[in-house]
This record gives sequence, C-alpha cells and structure tokens, in this order.
Amino acid sequence: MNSSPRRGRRPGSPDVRAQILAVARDRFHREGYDGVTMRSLAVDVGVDAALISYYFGSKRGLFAAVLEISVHPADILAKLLEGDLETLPQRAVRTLVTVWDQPETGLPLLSAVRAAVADPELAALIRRGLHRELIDQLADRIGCADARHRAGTFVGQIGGLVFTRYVLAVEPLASMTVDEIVRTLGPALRITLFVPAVPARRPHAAGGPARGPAPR
Amino acid sequence: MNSSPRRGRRPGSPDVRAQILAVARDRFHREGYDGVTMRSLAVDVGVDAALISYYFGSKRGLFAAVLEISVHPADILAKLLEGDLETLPQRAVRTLVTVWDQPETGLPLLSAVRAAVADPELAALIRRGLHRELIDQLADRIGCADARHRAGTFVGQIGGLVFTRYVLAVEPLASMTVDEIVRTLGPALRITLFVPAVPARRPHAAGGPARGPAPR
DNA sequence: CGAAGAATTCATCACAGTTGAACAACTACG
DNA sequence: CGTAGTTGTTCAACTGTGATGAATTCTTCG
Repeated sequence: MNSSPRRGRRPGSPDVRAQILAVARDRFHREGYDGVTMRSLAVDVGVDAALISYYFGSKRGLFAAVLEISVHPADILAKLLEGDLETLPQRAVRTLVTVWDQPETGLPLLSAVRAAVADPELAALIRRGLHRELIDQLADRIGCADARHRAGTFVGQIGGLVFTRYVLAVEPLASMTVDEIVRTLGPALRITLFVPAVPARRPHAAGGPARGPAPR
Repeated sequence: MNSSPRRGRRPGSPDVRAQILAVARDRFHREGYDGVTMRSLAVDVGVDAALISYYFGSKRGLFAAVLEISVHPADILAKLLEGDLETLPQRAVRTLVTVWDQPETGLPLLSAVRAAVADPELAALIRRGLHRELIDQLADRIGCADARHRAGTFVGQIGGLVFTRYVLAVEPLASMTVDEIVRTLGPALRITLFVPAVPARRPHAAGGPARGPAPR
C-alpha cells in the first residue's frame, strides 16, 4: 500500500515504448490524428504524457513511427509490376481494393493518406514514393512515346478510386464489389495504358504528334 | 419612421463581419485550417478574437461561412450536364482543370477538399453534393443498366484527377497541360460512360483475363 | 433624455503539446 | 559494499489554442 505518490520509475514494467506504439497505432487509425491527445493516450497506456515525448520526440514523431510500422506499399507494387503487363489494370484494381478493404492494411493506409493531405511534408513523401515505385517503372514498361503521361494518368485513375471509395466514401463506389469495380474501371484503365491516342474525335490543332514540353 | 428591422448600433467602422470574412478567406486558403488561429486572425483584422466567435459561433462556423462564400460547384455541374452527352467527358475534364487551375476558384476548392478529408461532417456534405448534383443526374442521362456504376466510376476518375494533380501534386499529372490531360484521360472516360460492359470477359478469376482484344 | 440593444472588449477557463528539473531504479565499477 | 552514472518515469510549469460570460461602449428608438 503506498499512500505516497510513488514517484520514479516503475520497476518491472515490460517494454513501455512498444506498448505506447501499439496503443497509438490502434487509436490513430480509429480516431485520426487530431482525435488522439497525448494525455489521453498516456492515460490509456498508464503512463505520463511526457514519456511519449521522451521516446518519440513529439506527437508527429509518434505518428511517423506508427506509419513506419504500418505501411509498406513498395513490395506490393513491385509484385504488381512483375506480372504480365496486359493484365495489369485488372490486377492493379483487384489488389488495391483487396488491400484497402482489409482493415489491418486499409486503416493504416487511410490514416496515412489523411495525414498526407493535412501535412505537406508527408504529401511529398507519398508523392516521391508513388513516383519512384510506380510511375517511373510503369512508364518504362509500356515504353511508348507518351508513356509518362499514360502512367501518370493511370495512377490518377487508381488514386481516384482510393479517394472516392475510401476517403470520401462516395456512393455507389463505396459499396460496389471488387468485381463490379474491375468490370467498370478495368476497360478505362486498359485504354489509358495501351490504346494509341487517336485524335479522331477532335483534331484540336494537334500541331505535333503527341509532343509536349515534356523533355522525357 | 417605422419599425426598422435593424436596431441597435450600426457599425461605426465599415462592416466588420465582412472584413473578418474577407481576411479569413484569404488566410484559410493560403495557410489551411490549422495554420490560421483565431487570435492571429483577430490581430490581422484589428479586432478582439471573441468578436469572431460572436459573429460566427466558432472557428468551424467561420470556416463554413468562408466555404459557403467561396465554393459554388452546383451551377458549373449543371451547365456541364446540359450539353451534349457525347462530348461530356472532354468537356468535364476541360472545365474541371480550368476551374482548379485558376487560383480564385481553385484555392477555395482545394481548401474545401482538404477540410473534408480531415472532418467527417464536411466529407458527408461533399459526398451528398456529388451525389445529388452529379452522379444521380449523370446516371439518369446515360440510362443503361449499370448506369449508376458507370456514373460513379466516372466521378471516381475525375476525383482522382483532383486528388493526384491538385492535392498531392504528383508528377507528371501536376504539370501536364489541359490538352494533354484531355488527350490521355478523355478516351478512358468515354469508355467508362458509353462502351457496353464486357459481356464475354471472364467475370472474375484469379489471374484476371488473359489478354484479349479491346472491347469492341 | 433615457432605455434598449447590438457591437466590442476583457478576463478567464479548460485543454493542447512541449520542456526542464527532480527523482527512482538499475548498472558498472572501485 | 559503496558510489557514481545512465536510463526510465513523473511532476510542475510554460505557452498557445478555442471558447465563454461579464462588463463596457456606442447607436438608435421611443
């Protein structure tokens, strides 16, 4: 029985840093960055708030640590690009939806995207990642004249799925099944990647053959 | 005279409420919601911070008022839907990019989207707006069996353009010209709206469809 | 004029994240 | 065995946030 406040380090408590990280991960994904306060988190873990700063430097540092643990998109993307290019659109949509629909992988990704929208520094991180891991490699594989434009547009379409279905949850996208999405979005993606741009509909003063200021 | 509806003190200095609103609009668009504090804003306007709460109830109320003044997407969408359905994809992309590229209209929209990502209540607002003003009407006009799916997917791709080009600023999308975007994204959007859904493709299978000619 | 009521400010609250000092537990070394 | 050093942990305090209710000024009406 200790009527006195018992200051000082508690003996025998197991790895507190990992405990903080675990609880923080859970709550950040569930309640968002602003929804979690250092103090309430500290109470949850049974620890003083200053200890979190001690371990992670700041609230943002804690969030970054949580993201680092939770998100590894690179390997998924690499596996996607390995397969047959012809079927990539369908496989990409299917993989994306599968990963995002699963809470263990989807929630971390969602909170990462949310954070990136609020924080320019994190946005730059995602931007560079998308570029290095996806757009450049995709452009290399399709390799036609405006490959970069096509790859970028492809990523834009995929990103739109993420944005509308998961971030905004717009109907009917939010409740469509994987197959329905593949069926409606797949053909569009295939067009973007493969079908040669034919300005048959509107010539629109196409002075040159699909050249722009893009110096490759 | 008569029972004038506005009794009490009239603003000696010209309409302070409007002044607050103007400065707030500017700063919110430039620095984001969290970047603007009530106190600093009050200093900017030359007024006590409590006055802002007096007029707008809360910081969120102020932000909502700014959004209300800055964003009117409905009429643009209506005009889009009026025109020829055949050319809608191209016109939609062109209008969207034009509106978002112009700072006076683009910045408010961007800050609205940013806020919606952070705040579920605002997200619901945008969601309902998109639904009522765009998806439902678009589905009515194309009117085939899976019209809603098509309309949703269409909006998803358009939303992806917004997300990747303006929110995330992913290259090469961020620096493509309007014409380049129309050229690469237009055909995909046309497919999404008009080309009959793949009847003969494998509905779903592990590997996805093995090659095949583009849907004819 | 005087009362009413709107516009404005002041003082203060509760809560946020962060920080420096104090202290307790454990380790290493004499 | 003792003592100095390191690390984990807490406490108290600081600054800055948005919000609120009381007090004060100013304008207009009766």
